[in-house]
Amino acid sequence: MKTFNERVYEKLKKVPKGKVVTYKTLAESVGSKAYRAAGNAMRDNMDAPLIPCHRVISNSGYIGGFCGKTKGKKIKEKIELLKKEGVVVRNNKIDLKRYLYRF
DNA sequence: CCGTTGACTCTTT
DNA sequence: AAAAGAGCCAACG
Repeated sequence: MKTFNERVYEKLKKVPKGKVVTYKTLAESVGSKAYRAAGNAMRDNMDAPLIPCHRVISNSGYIGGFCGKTKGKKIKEKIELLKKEGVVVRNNKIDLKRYLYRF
């Protein structure tokens, strides 16, 4: 039995470019409502480059604090990258209704 | 087994 | 609209 976060990783990898997913959707996709556990998996992020953590956002559309150990403010740069992928970011927020990917 | 933690979400103030 | 509190789940010690 793989751990919860393993499943989350798989789902996350399934997310195409230009799309984003909320922790909620992600957790529910794996069959659980452990929104926090999903985030926990990202925080550990053992699959760092393999997992597009920057595509995972909060349900409010605001970027969490993924990558960079949450200490640096490089989050902005991630947003820039996201915009490059095709996601329109306004004021550090993402339009969930437009770019929220559903499994 | 119990208690703490965490990159969350929802409801109320 | 923004802030605070309560709730839920999984992993770790």
